[in-house]
Amino acid sequence: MPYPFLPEVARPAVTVDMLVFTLMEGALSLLLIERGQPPFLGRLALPGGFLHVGAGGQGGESLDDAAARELVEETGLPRAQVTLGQLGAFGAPGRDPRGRTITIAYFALVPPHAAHGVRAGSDAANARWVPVAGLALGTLAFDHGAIVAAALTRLRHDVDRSGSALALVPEPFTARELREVHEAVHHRALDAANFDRRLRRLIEDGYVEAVPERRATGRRPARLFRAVPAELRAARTSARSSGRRGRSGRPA
Amino acid sequence: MPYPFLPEVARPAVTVDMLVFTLMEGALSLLLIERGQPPFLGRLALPGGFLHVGAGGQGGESLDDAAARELVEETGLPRAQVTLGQLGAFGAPGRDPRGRTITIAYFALVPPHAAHGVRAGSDAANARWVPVAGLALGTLAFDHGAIVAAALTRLRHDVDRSGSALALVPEPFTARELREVHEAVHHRALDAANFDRRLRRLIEDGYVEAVPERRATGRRPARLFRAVPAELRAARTSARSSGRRGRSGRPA
DNA sequence: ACAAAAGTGTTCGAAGTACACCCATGT
DNA sequence: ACATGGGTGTACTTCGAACACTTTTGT
Repeated sequence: MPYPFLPEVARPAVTVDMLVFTLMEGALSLLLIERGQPPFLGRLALPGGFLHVGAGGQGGESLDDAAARELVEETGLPRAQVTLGQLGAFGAPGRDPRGRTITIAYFALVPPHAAHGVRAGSDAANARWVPVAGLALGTLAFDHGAIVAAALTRLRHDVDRSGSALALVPEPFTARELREVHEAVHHRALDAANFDRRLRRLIEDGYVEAVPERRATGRRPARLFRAVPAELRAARTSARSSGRRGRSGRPA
Repeated sequence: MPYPFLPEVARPAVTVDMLVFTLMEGALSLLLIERGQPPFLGRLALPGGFLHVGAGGQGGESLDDAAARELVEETGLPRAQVTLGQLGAFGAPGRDPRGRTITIAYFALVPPHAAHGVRAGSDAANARWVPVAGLALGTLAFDHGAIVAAALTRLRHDVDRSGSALALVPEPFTARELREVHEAVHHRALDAANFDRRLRRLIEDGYVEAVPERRATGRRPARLFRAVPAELRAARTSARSSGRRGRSGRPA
């Protein structure tokens, strides 16, 4: 080997923990498992597992791949249906009484139609969806309460600024359904008329497109929409993102 | 020990890398070191080091503490003068040819008057400030180019949304100085008049307060301002954050 | 006096919020 | 026919951008 070896210092165990969010009956919900062994026996915890490190210090999986693998192991959901993102690293000494661990937390946004397909994974026999409203964060195992709190802050931000809400709706969706995602995440009602205008802006900006069909939903059928994949978005953005900002003309 | 031990799986080495930003002569600059050993001998790299893990798998330092320690070791700057925040974890296999490592990246914002006080640390004999404009990210060691790119995106966002710009100005500052921070981070000129209005809003919102003195700066002396510490902010926020949003009244 | 920088005012458009109201459809 | 939810319009507000303008100082 042409390089010096890495120094022989003590290493922490590294895990990946998953914050799997979905909407269950209109409520923002999180996938939690009930621990079957100590420590924190019987408490709710985030699903997760150890990062796979290749033998001999090489190879293994990336952090993103580890998160995707955990997702599949814990839920059986295909990666393509789920939006993944890194939340951050948590590594205070004492967070795991068994020894020094640091965890990389990932959030996963699961559209509701896919959420019903979760099957309990091998090491998550007691996985269940828990509504985050009324979840007592202090009762979670390890430091998972703090991690969930950070994830909720981030999720609320992302749903507003980026199009994360689109990862939590079924695939054609009505304006009402998308609005209900925002309402669930922020836990407050939004004005339907104003939200429709926001949706129109998403269409102008190329994040969403209308599909011609309508869906019969009780009374008047609702228009249907579909998220535009990021790959296609670049090609269509020209109309609005250029030549719209700035002043158009000013009288003397 | 009442608990089962942690499983005996291979562990990656865990490091903390620092993105130390400041303004040098009006240009957003990053503290980089020139590597003195292979791999990447002679290339520029982020300062950083191994996370300290206590003996016997317990104790040691938190991630935040590790970042603060690295900051002091590499720069000699007191923690109190520097704003620290976690950027995220990077851990692709192959990022370090010596073996599997993951790094937790932290950014540190150093006000310019403190930046001149950096002294080269023991293992960073070749530390230097490098302007980020014109920095060839591809030439950095390891995956540090990607980390810097992520940090710049984050920094630009934080300077706009949160008050991160205040961490990059000297301690009383003029409107011009704060504007120059924004201009350096975004690398484009901003309208002074509009920026002054933004500063007025920061004052109303309690993030900044005026100090009575003025500073002679060539021509007309400029007003001076000071950032309000977060602890004091809560007590004064009432005026604007309540009772200002929402409509005030509407004719029939 | 004059240049340079500090600082104010004005206008336009984008977008958030609150609410009135029309429209289309299944029962 | 009519209740229900889909969808549009309107008024008020905040905020960013562009830029003309006045004020204050050192030389």
